[in-house]
Amino acid sequence: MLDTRQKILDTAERLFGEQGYAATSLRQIIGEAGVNVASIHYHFGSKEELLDEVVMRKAGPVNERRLEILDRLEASGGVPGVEEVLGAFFQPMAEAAGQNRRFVAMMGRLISEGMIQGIVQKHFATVTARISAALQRALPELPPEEFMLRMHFTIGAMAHSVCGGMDWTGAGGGPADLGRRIERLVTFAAGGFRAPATATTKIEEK
Amino acid sequence: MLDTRQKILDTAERLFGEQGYAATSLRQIIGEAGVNVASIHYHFGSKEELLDEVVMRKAGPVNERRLEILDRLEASGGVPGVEEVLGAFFQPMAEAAGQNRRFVAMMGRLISEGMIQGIVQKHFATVTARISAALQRALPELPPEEFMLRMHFTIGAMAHSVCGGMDWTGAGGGPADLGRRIERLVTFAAGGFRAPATATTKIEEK
DNA sequence: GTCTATACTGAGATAGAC
DNA sequence: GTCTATCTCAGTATAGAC
Repeated sequence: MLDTRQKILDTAERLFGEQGYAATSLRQIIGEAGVNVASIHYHFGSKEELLDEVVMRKAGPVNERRLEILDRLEASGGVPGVEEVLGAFFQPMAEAAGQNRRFVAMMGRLISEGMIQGIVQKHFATVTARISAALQRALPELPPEEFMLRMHFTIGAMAHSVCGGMDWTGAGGGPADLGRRIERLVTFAAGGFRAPATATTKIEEK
Repeated sequence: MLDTRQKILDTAERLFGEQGYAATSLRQIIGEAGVNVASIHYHFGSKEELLDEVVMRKAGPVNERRLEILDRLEASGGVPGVEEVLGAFFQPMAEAAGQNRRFVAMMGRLISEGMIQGIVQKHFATVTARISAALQRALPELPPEEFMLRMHFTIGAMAHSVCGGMDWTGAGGGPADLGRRIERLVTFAAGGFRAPATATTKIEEK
């Protein structure tokens, strides 16, 4: 059946999002999808290649949307602001979260698990390059090294808040407002990017 | 030998930091430590309990140092600023990173892997409560819900930047300047915490 | 009290029958 | 294309040697 592939992809997406990649066994996937053990290896080759397909099936449209928004921002003349550029990156994720929570949660989990390096380098290259360039134009005074560091912080904040992450405060926002959380992240990250770069504070003494 | 325990703990700390918790097998640990398979279960009970001991052995002093700095800040009169409170949390980590990179890298990895929830709730409760309270005093205008969200972002940024994380820009700072990266995180997070809370920007149209 | 040998279950992967 | 059987290696449990 052609359904087999789809059933595997759908089930894997759900389980990876709920439990993470490492914690989800192929046997659980095939069990809930109602297919045979070997069919995953027949259709995808390995657990990691299955992950690759699961990610790509949904990430493609999100990345296209990101480029679209960036195009529009840059076409409208002038240099897009920090919030606008960050929004071009995160807003499509928030929209995707509205339609399909599971996928966004899965992406956050996977980034946290470090299971995505290869996939990202393969398919996200265009988007990340465009976003980085636009952000640096919006923040011309920020040294490139500091810029990259802050980009790193931002991705970490996203990955951690989008998946369950550790419930630091014991109260953290419920799963319902995932899209809203991503919007708030834009505000937070923009504030972080605007912080003065040179102030390497000595905190020790008051 | 009493050495067995120590050898297991040291080897586990190193391997968990280098490869992550899930990717490190007990058989690899016992192999490199030169002890028997069952000795881990004899001394620790399970892989997860071994992790718990590895973390606690080093996190205890770091947490004490955090409370010490907080005490000093609050004793010196006046309300400590955002950078000072964040510094009280992150500076001891940076110091620990200077003495023992592996431990800090391991903590970041574990938070990212979501392997630490239980451990944190057990042993970090005092520190997290104190830090949260101090930060909210420094930011009286920030709604508690927004505050918690931003705390979440900050932890994510830390976890992601402290371990290898995903190399977003293709250049990200090398492992050598771990302590410095943590210092920069204070600046970034402080900027994020100070961002206006209400501005839920609509990014869509310009 | 410590450590060793060994066995059990379940994981991902593969070869080959149908 | 699909399924069965099987391989290797993981984490875990236990019986017993020193």
